[in-house]
Amino acid sequence: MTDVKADPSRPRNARGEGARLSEEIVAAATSLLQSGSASAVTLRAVAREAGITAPSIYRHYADLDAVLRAVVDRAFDELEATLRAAYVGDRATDRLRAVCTAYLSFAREQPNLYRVMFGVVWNAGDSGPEPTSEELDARAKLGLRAFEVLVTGIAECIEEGRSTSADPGTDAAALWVGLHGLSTLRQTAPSFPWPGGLEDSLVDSLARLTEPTES
Amino acid sequence: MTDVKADPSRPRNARGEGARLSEEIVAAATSLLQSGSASAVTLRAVAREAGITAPSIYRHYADLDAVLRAVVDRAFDELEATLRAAYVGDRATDRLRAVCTAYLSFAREQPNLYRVMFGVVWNAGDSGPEPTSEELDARAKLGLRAFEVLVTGIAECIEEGRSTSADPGTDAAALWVGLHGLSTLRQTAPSFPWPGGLEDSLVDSLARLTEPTES
DNA sequence: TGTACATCAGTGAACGCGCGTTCACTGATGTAC
DNA sequence: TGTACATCAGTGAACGCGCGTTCACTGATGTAC
Repeated sequence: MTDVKADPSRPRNARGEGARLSEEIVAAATSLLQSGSASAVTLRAVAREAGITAPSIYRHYADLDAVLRAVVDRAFDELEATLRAAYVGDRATDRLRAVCTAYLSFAREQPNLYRVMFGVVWNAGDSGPEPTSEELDARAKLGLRAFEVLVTGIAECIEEGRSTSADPGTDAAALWVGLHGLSTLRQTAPSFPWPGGLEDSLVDSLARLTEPTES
Repeated sequence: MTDVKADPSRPRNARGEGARLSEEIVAAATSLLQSGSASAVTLRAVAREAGITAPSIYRHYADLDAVLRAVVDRAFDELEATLRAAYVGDRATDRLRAVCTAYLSFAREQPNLYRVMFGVVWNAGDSGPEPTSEELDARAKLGLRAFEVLVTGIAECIEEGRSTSADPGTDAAALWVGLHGLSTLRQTAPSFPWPGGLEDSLVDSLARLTEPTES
């Protein structure tokens, strides 16, 4: 490869629609993340994937880190939407279990994206000069919104008398920890002899459900 | 920096002791991992840290990936030794809780090292041509040896009538998942309002302990 | 005991590569008159 | 309705950098005779 060339067939965006490329850049980065590892996501690779030249990215993002932040923000929105969409069922336990299954599926189907979402310290930026408190709040809020679905799920199980939890907040945190741990550890150690039923067992324990899975 | 220079004060190893540098290289890479992020660990950076020139590494390891594998292998040995050393106490529940605390401390005190240990898929090499089945077995065994401590811990709690677990293997896996999830999620989201007592709550739930923490 | 030689541990210069980033530019499109 | 001009979206060439990796080498140390 001599140098980065733009895709000649790509039409330039019209005057007011330059912002469209912003989304194409995020989509390209997300796509790279879905089909390769995080280290494959370079500024030039994103540009290649989007069919533009590398400097074009600077019109839309300050640097690669800003692109990745946009990718993660978007992914958290998607995760939250996925969890909310899965929160259906007559019984509260069914709804909670469906949410947990949806969480695990999200992580399993997009392992590298999931890794990046949780692979950086949300608080203090690893690179970059200093995170403003606004950035901190934004990132923390994204995680919290998805987390709230679990809190609601457990609270409704308690209401229906299906959970012995005395503290939905603490147990939802424990459940989140369990789902996150299972997602990442399964990806890291696929050859581990994972016991069947671990997923149900984990959810039932952590949400303190009293109803058996099949009833 | 013009180019990589060796530390002139470093004495060369004597004839039969060339293998000593192998360990110094692993130690240097581990040290970098303890004080910086994984991306800071390059072949040249390891050489600088060890006070040698970059090509010297090739006398001992095929490439950076081989160095990192040695780092991870060593870290798993250390983790297992740490867990076994922590397995003390009169009551089985005390021993199990001590092991869990030791696990969490290990991860918290060396977050980047822990990340690398669990940050790669153990099974199929991300990079590299093909992992031999021997390599697969070696890596899987390392994880399993540490895992066995948890299995023993739960089994002994059952023996003493302090756990209602009917399947130590499954529940030990769940416990491992919980410890791993708590370790990584806490590191990722330090600003999350982590409930007090989450650690005890998690261990008690997953190991199905019947005895309260304070008694 | 001395000496030639092989081996061993590590050096230093050099290479090509992909990277992030800069800079001046091009050419299409909307707008003012 | 036409035309000059400003703006906007994106290009292409170029830069310096740290990287992994190669190669021929150096100089100390052990060994054979």
